[in-house]
Amino acid sequence: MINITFPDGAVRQYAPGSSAMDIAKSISEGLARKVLAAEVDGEVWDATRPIDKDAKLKLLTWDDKGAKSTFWHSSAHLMAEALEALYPGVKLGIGPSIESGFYYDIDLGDRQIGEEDLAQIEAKMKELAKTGSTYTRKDVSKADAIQYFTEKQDEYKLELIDGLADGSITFYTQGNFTDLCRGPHIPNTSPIKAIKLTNIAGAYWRGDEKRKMLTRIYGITFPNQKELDEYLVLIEEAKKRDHRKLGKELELFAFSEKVGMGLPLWLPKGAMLRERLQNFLQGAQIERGYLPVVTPHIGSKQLYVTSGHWDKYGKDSFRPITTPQEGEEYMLKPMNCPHHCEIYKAQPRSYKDLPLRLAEFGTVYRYEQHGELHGLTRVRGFCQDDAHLFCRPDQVKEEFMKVIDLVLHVFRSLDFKDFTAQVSLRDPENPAKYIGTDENWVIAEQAIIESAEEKGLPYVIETGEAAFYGPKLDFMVKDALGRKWQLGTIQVDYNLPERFELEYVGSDNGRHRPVMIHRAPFGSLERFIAVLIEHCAGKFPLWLAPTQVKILPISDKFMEYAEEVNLKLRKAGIRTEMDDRNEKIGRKIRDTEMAKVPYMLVLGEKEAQDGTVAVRKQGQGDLGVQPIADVLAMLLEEVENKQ
RNA sequence: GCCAAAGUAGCUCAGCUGGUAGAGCAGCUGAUUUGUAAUCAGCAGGUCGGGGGUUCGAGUCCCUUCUUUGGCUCCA
Repeated sequence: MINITFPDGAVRQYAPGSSAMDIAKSISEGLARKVLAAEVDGEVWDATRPIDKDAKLKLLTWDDKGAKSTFWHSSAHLMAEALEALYPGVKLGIGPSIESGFYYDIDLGDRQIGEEDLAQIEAKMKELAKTGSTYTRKDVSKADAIQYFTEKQDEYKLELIDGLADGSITFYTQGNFTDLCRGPHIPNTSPIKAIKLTNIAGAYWRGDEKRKMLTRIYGITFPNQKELDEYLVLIEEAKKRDHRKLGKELELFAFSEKVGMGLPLWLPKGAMLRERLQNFLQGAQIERGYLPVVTPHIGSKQLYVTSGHWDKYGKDSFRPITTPQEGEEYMLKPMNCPHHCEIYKAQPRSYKDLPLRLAEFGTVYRYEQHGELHGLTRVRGFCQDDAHLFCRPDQVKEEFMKVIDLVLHVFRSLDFKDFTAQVSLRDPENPAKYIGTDENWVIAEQAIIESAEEKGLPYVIETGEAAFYGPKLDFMVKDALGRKWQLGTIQVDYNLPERFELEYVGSDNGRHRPVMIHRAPFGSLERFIAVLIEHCAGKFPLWLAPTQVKILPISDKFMEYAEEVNLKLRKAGIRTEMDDRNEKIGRKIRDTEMAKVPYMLVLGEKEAQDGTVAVRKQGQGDLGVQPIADVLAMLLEEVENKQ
């Protein structure tokens, strides 16, 4: 007998070779019907796979993450079966589950399919799912695996098998479909009841742009139609938060074909919002000993040859501009660091001057690939809330930790709770990608990991994601549709000080090289605001709202009083607008609600007589009549507390 | 850059197999003077993304180009 330990600590004995499904059945038939997979000693297994030795077991049902990914992975196989049935000869790449759903990469040869074909594939999937075919696992030798896919003429699978060790290869079969697959899978196809193929896209084989582009079909499935419907509603709701839609509706920013793609135009409301964020961070930075600097939008090409950026990114930059007479070459600045290095060099520096923290809201221009542009999150001209900290090697860690504190202060102030920290290290396999000495890389990577640890940041390590000049710590946030974007970033750089020959005089009267830390808590104002808009669905906190209060006179008889209230608020620094249209109050309220203005003050005969205002809060309705002074105090307090 | 799709009034969208471009909202004008999510009427508004072609005739069919969207690749 083997001992099976359940999550609650209970231990029960079963015959060796019992599967999780057998065990579930021994507990209750109802439970067994819901089991999709099992976690055996921390690893997700097929519920039907025999367990031979003592193990910890957790039965996974739809609500478990591991069950969902198994369910979706099995759905990918089901889709592949449908595709083979509909398009004989189709070749298959890979078909994993993803955060929400699954995809399969396929090569259709000369055939082309489009969105209109998805319904047919869905129908086929449903038909196949109903048969309730079991997913069966089979160990295969490498030779047999190669033979199977050679006969099937699927070069993609053969390439995958090529990278696998003999003895570790498994096939899974359901119905007429067999796939090279590590598993696990759900017991059979029947729980897959609701199916939606969401989109179709191209994807390079193995993510390599030099290789063939396959057709990727994305989909999502659920055990019942209701959950699918709910999911689709959720997606629709998320689309309403899209910053591109809200940016237009709330008159924050615009794009123009004539100005050029990826070059945002900030409308007055957006510009003021941006300015407030900038002032907020500026204030926090001044408190923390940062010094403002200003540098031009262009710099001579030589500056970037010195920095190494020309070599690395020259080909992928906007081309240099030249002076008409002398032919001198200048670049639109793609980053601010080289300019800041020259500011450092403008004066002799002592160890007593360090750390020197030079900050600039600097606009930079980068050539981003056409297809990569995306609203405000990926643009060609953007403003970095940049600063470069020049410090002694022994100050790196402390400065790094202070920056983490600043980033967290910014995130907290804007109620960003859902972020992940990502530590990007170099790829040890590919040292040629990076510049700088091995020793410095080790020191810098160590400093970052230690800082993250000591600050208690939950972080993930991404090997090979470092910048070419140094490792970094990025703060990643998701947009409304779940796409991940990098906002705040902190990067250690031992390289630029070297290239620019930056020095300071130490207490020993000798010359030493400072270390540089690049950092931007927002990342860029454009991207930050994009995420902020989606985060709050356009309902900005009072201190950021473009219009904080809208004054709504019931009719133009009360215009005089409305003007008086308006003036009072404005004098106190509240951003107001007045709706003096000849409209009914219901209409004015509706329009103001939809414009997401935080507060409305309704003014009529009663209010004019008593010197009061009827307060209405966006999304919350009528708050009742109050004296102006009270309302003003309430508003000012809310602004002060950044709520 | 690559794969796929879309582009009709300021916005949201209709326009069947080719036969002179349409609605709602927004805008303007007028009436209405209004009490917590849309008052009524009238007017104006478009080289149907740009260019080329097929046709007696193109928003509709074909080619090309630009932009946008969803992905892929890239991201100092």
